[in-house]
Amino acid sequence: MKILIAEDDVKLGGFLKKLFNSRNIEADLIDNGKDIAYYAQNELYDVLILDWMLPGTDGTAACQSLRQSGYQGAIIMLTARTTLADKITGFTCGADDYLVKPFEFEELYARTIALSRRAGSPFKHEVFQVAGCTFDCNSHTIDFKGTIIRLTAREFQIVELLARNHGHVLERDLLLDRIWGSEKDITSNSLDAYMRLIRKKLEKIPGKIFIHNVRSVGYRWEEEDV
Amino acid sequence: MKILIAEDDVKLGGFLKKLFNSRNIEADLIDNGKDIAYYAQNELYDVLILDWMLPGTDGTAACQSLRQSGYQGAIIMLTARTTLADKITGFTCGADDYLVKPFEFEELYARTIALSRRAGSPFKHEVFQVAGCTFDCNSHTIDFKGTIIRLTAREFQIVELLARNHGHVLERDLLLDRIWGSEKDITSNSLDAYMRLIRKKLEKIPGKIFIHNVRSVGYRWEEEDV
DNA sequence: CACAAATTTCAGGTATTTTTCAGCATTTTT
DNA sequence: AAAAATGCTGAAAAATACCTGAAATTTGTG
Repeated sequence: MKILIAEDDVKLGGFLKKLFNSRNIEADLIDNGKDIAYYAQNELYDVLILDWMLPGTDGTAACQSLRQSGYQGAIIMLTARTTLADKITGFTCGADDYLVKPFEFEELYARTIALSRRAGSPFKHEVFQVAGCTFDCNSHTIDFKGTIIRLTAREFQIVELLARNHGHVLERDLLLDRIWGSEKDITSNSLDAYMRLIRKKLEKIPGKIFIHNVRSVGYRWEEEDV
Repeated sequence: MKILIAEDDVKLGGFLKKLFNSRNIEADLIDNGKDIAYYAQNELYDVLILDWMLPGTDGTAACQSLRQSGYQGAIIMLTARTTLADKITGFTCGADDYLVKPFEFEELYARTIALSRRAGSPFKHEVFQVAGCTFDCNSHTIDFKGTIIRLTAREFQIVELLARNHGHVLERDLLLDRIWGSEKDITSNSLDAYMRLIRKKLEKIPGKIFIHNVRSVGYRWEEEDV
């Protein structure tokens, strides 16, 4: 996991960086507002921690312009401002969370973790569970009671999306769009082909069916006995 | 958007519900912890707002058990506890945000919005209820007290139109037009054929008749004992 | 560059859903 | 009472969506 800290108080910044590092979180530190966009676009951060007041461009302005340019990562706003109006401003400029100084590091850490979990960043080294299956996003494997299934990148992408929304039908178009993106023009049949590949691998787990089709709608992940 | 508020202070709960409603957010209100799981599993909420201290099961325990059972919706924890240890506990039991009482509604509202935006799952949870039936527009199923009826796309289209206008007779022409559109030229008998198919499936629910015909006018959805 | 693996397309098959058809039952009109 | 209109029914035909195996293409790697 990697974060960006934009804080002009060098002492506080260094202190935060050190503490995050000690918890195995990489942290880049910058001391002004104008570099935020550059960093955010070139590195994939799980969370941006922005101080409200920064030389160059302040945190709120940076946050707003990032959002306008389509940035979707998680953002926590850090500030001494306590009034309600300020908090509202913080949220409306696109922040996901707002923490008032002085704060304790543990709370910032807890909020950072909570947010990165929720925001689902592309580099999330994570393991999650759905019903009896353990999904490892690093190794692209599913573990069902000791039976390990190795999936390719694409296969895992599809399975992950389905499993994270288990119990709900995901429409064909939604899947196509989420997996391949809107610009790339892919045959709808590719999805069928992948379902075939995935189902075949899942047969390694006998007596269970995971992928269900709802005709003319889409697919749903659900562990069901055959 | 729909939320669930679990708050045993009836006055505060009612107050919050009213305020959320005034911003076009539907809110269900419960005053104890043991019903949370039931509600959360049967209705699809965008955000759960849980008080820490609740009769039955408290908020943290409810939160934890929800997460363990795979619940993925957004959760905000509400509490008077201000110590760091309490906050950490709040986050580690699976909450996405933690707000200390007393708070201002605007901040809760801002955090609710920010969180629902972030948590926003890809599926649209289109579920509605008429009389005893729960209609799931994604999976094309009707749930009557645990009895599940699977309908095809066309069948569901017809049933949905009738059920959403339950108690009113929908004219043949209106149904034909709304289901098949004006351009497609379909035999009026197709509607009869579908009524047959739908009624046959609805027989799975014994002792009830849902679809009534009004001769020379149209059809009406109404739950009636046989 | 060659090789293997992963991704995507293709062409056909199968299953389900949608629609039509032809006949029967019931109600309304003549 | 006969004829006409309306709705119900079961089965068959048509259309659609999905599944499948193999081939073609792309990507990654030494």
